[in-house]
Amino acid sequence: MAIKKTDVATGQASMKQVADAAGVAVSTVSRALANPGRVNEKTRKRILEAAQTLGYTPNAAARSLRKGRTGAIMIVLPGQLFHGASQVIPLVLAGIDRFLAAHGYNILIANLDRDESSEAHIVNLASNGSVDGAIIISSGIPQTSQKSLTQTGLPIISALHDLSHHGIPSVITNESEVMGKMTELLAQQGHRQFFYVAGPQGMYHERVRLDGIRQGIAQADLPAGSLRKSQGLRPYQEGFQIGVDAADMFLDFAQRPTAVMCCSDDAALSFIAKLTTSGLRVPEDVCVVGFDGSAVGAFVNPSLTTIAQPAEAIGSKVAELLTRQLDGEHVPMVTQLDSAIVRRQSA
Amino acid sequence: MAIKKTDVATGQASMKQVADAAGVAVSTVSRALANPGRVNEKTRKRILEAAQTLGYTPNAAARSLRKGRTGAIMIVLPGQLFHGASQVIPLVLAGIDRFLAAHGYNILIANLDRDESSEAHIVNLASNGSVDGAIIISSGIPQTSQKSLTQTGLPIISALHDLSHHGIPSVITNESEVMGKMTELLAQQGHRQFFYVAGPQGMYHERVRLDGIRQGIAQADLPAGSLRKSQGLRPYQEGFQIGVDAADMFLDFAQRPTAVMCCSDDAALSFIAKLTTSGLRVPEDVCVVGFDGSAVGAFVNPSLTTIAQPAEAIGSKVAELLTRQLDGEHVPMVTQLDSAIVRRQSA
DNA sequence: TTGTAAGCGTTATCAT
DNA sequence: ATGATAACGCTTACAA
Repeated sequence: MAIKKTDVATGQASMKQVADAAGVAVSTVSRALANPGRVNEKTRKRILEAAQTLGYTPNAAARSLRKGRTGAIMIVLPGQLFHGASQVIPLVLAGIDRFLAAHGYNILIANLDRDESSEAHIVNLASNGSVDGAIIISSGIPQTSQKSLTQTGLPIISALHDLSHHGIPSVITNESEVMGKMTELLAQQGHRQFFYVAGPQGMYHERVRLDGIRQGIAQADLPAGSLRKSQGLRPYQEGFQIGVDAADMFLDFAQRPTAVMCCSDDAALSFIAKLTTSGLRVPEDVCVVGFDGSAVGAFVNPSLTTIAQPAEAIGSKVAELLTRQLDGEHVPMVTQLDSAIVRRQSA
Repeated sequence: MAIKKTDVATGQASMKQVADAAGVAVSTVSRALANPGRVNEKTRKRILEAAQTLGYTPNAAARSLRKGRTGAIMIVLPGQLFHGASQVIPLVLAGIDRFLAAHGYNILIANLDRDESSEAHIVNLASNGSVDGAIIISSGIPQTSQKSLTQTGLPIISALHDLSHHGIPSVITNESEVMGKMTELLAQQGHRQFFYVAGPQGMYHERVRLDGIRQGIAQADLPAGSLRKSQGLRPYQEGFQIGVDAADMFLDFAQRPTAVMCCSDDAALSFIAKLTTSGLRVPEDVCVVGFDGSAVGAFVNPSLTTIAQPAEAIGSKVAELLTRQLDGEHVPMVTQLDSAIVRRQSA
């Protein structure tokens, strides 16, 4: 007995097979699926049935080869997804995911910093048609010796970092302003000496937040020397260690500041832990403020005063802008959302 | 002046353009790139140069249409990436990412529970050739009315949940055993009444962990009635609220247990916070144990005794098994890694 | 060693 | 309303 083609049909059914089963041409099947109106009701029904019984699913590769679009968005992450207790990146991701899922896009995760070749890999993904657009949650722009991500022509939006000077529309928060407000608030409470537990030196967030603190200090008519800061030798990922190191420095001061502001909740929590171990009381002896608004801050002792970033909103905003850009719309270069002071026990 | 084809060359250069530039046929270009040995050294050089100057990148859609593989792996997540301070899922993801990146795979994130259509979407991704394999970090298997993810024929590995009875090779931990050990340890410290702060009723982790606790209680020659538990009405994502609710229940007991074991560190932290607010001291009055091994547990007051899951190792193991399966190897149905007790101040 | 050509599964254009 | 057919960009026999 001869083996018929249909016998060999292994995995997925193709459009051709549906067409054969329904007794029509492939083009008719394609139309029936895409433009239901432009095909006879009866044949359409027949085709749909055939597709159903064959378990037909349109092949993604063929479709994107033909249409030039994939329906996938690449998310460029700065490194570890994991950030201690500070859930900013995961929350931004959640916001992105919610929006993009609702709009039929898939999410491709691309991680910077994993090794030397990862930047090349990201630029490659952008160039080879794997994705329709990119969201970048990182201060650095991936690049090879050949070209950078921005030169691929791929639509890109930045989350959390202002990359508008690179021509990338960015969704950021008013972190500088809020840091200033926080500083003024502490000054009003009588604090005169401040300590900033710094994140990695020179990074975007560090510049704008320090700016904010300095403005707040000026606003409160205090001398610039009222502010001291830790060294900023570690990346945000090592938040707990940042706090521990800074506490060591803090404890060595002859004249200790009474108000401490930290670059992250992780840093604040470990800073407090170290101070407590050394016999200092928070907030009685020292006030400590975190940054990020981690949920866990409400359940520690003392509970953590912090600055909450609208992380999930940033995510969905960024996703919204990207889809609008993909639809040919013009999007603003800078979109600013509001961070907010959350007052609890630690300050 | 007539417009030559090369003038119109818009975005990406194609293999055809490289071939033209190098004065060879496309097949030669393809070979030069794939089987460098099977082409003349001089032409190969010429082709590489042409590719270089044109900024050529092989089109992903065309390649996967032709080869039937995409190089992408789908990760099916149970819902929110965000889990309070318990970073198990992000860490598993980090492990997966590290391994897959090193092996040239891309990661496609698919989120369950986002709405009714998401399961269909996942099954669809599995059927339409978008991905070569899937890793599922969820107790539920996505399915449509038509078919389930397991019926797509796509290679799948499960992380954290034992789905071997569904024919899915699974990487899990010895959580049952460790819970038993923890219980015995507490009994040795003199505790006679236990309380389990439960996660969502009936879920895999709940069953195996409760089993472990009961075994431990039996092992310590204590009556089964020594164990009480909270109701388990909320998903793991609401860990903090789980702890708060359970604390309310706990505080109402006439005879309060002295040893409390929680389904997550989030639950433990909020449980402790609530008890502390009510004037109870941990560990003097009540011992509390968490689960997950969150980094933040070392920096809270009291620091948290917990059970650390080898989350990142689980991730890379799962990824390794999947790639081996993709390479046609046979993989074990169950792989067990060790969780470990981390003793700190709270118990 | 290189070129020709078929084909992967779609979609879109053009006839019919 | 439907069918033939030509792309989309690549890989891989097979032929030269």
